[in-house]
Amino acid sequence: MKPARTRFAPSPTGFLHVGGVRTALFAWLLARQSGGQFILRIEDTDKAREVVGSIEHIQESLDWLGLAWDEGPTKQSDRLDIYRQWAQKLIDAGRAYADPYSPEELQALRDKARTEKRPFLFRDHRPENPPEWDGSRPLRFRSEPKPYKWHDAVMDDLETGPEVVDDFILIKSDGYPTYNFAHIVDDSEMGITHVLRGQEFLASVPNYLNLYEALSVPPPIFATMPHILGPDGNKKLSKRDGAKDILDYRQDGYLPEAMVNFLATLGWNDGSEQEVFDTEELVKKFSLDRVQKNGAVFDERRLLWLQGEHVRKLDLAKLYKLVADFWPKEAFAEKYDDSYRLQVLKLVQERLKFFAELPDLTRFFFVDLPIDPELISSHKQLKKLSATELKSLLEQTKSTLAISDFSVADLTERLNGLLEKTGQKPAVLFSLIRIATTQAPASPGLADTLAVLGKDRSLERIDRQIDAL
RNA sequence: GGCCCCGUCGUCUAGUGGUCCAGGAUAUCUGGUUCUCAUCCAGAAGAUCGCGGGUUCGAAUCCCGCCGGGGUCACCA
Repeated sequence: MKPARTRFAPSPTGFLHVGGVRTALFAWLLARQSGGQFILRIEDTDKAREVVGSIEHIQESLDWLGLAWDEGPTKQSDRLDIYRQWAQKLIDAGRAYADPYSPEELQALRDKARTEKRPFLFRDHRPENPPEWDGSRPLRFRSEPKPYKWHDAVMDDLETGPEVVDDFILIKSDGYPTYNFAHIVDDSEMGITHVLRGQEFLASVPNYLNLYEALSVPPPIFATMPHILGPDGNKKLSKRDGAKDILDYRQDGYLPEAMVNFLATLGWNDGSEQEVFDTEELVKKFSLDRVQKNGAVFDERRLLWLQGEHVRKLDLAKLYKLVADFWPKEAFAEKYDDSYRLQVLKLVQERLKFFAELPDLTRFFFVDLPIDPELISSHKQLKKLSATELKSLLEQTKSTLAISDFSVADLTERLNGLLEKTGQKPAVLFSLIRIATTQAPASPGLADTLAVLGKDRSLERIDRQIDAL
C-alpha cells in the first residue's frame, strides 16, 4: 500500500465526541499502516461558532487516545491569503462571481422554493451581470451541472444527477472561506490522499467534484463514515443529545486502548470472530472496505466489557501506575505504602472495570467502615440465625484466627477447619466473617482479603461486629 | 417535497447463490467454580435475514416494487 496522507479536520467548536474521534482513529490507522502521515488541521473559518480552548481540548483528546499527528495543527484562519489566491484563479477563469443578493432576498427565494416543495438551487437565480467582487459580498462558485459517478472507499459506487450540483459560496462576506472551498484547497496543497468524513457530507460530494474539475485538481479517495447513532437507534449521536466529551471517559478511568478497540469495532471488523484488539493489531488489520455502511448504535455496555478485557490483560505494575489518581483518599494514609496498595489492586484487578470504581471496591482495605446491620439482616442465610448463634460463630472464628500466621495458605486451612468444627456451610460462616471484616456488600475472596487486611485489623473488626450484635 | 445512503438476534456484527430452518460477541436468564461481587466454564432464550413480488433446481445473498430509518437541500462544518 502506498503511504497514505490523511487528516483529521475538526472545527474548534467544543469538545470531541465518539463520532469525531472514530473518524480521526480510522484516518490515523490508515496513515500508520501505510507508513504515511496523519495531519491535524483546524477548520476555524466560522468565527461565530468558535469556542475558546477547543483546539487544546481536541489535541488533548487525540493525545490521550495515542493518535499522534505528524503535521499540524494547521489553522485555516492563518491561510486566508492562500484561499484568496485560489479564488482569484476561479474568478479569472469565469468560474466564480459575486453574489448580489441580500440575505433577505435569498431567504425569500428559499421560502418560495420550500412552499412549492422544490429543492432550492441558487443557480436558477444566477445574476445576469454580477457586480465586481470586492470582498464585501459572498463569492460564489459558478458550477457546471452534470451527473456524476464516483467511488467511495466505504460506500462503493455512487451516482447522482446534475440537479444536485449548485453554486455554493466559496468565500463569505467576512473574508473567510467556507468549509466547502477551504478543505479542497487544503487537501490539495497538503497532498491528502484519503478524505474520511461523516455521512453528512455525502450529498455535497458532487459539488466538490465539480470544484475539483474547475480547479484542475485530482480528487482524493473519498471514504464516507456512517454515523454513530444514539441509544434510540435512529438519530445521529450528537452533543445536543448527550454525547459525552471523549475526555470524560478518561476522567472515569477508561483505558485509551479500550476506547480505541471499542471505536474501531463500531462499524468495522476484520471478518474473523475476533473482538478484542490492541492498537497495534488494528494498525495491521484495518481496512476501509470492511467499514460498515450502516450506522451503529453507541452502546456503552460494550465499551464497559472491552474495558474489563483490557484491564485484565494489563500486568499489575502497569495497572498500578494507571490507577494512581483513582484510589480512595484514605489509601494515602501513612501506613499504606505502594506494596500494600499493590496487594489490594491485585485482588480487585479482575473485578475492576473503569477506574472510578476503585474507591468503592477497595475502601474497606484502608478504613474501618461503620457496622451495617443490613448486611446480616438481609442475608438470606444469616438472618435466620440468632444473635447468640452469630456471636458464638464469630468467637470461634476469633480463637481460630488468633493462632494463624495470616498467610493465604494458613488462613485457607484454618477456615476450612472451622467449617468442620462448626458444622456450618461456607455460605453461612464465610459470609459472616466476610461481612464482619469488610462491612462491604462485596469483596474479594475471604482468605485473600483477610491476608491483606492482616491479623490485628481482622480480629479487631470481628470484635466490633460481636459488640454490635 | 427533490436527491442520496442505509435496513441480519435488544446491541455490535459474520455472511457476496447451496456446507445458513443464519455463526460469533455483548447484554439478559440459569447452573457450576467451598461465601459475596467479579472472573472463568457450561447452558438457555433471543433474527419468519424490513415487506411483497420475481430470477434460479436453490436467495440473507441477484433484479423490481413498496415500506421504514437517516442524511442533505446555510455567508455551519
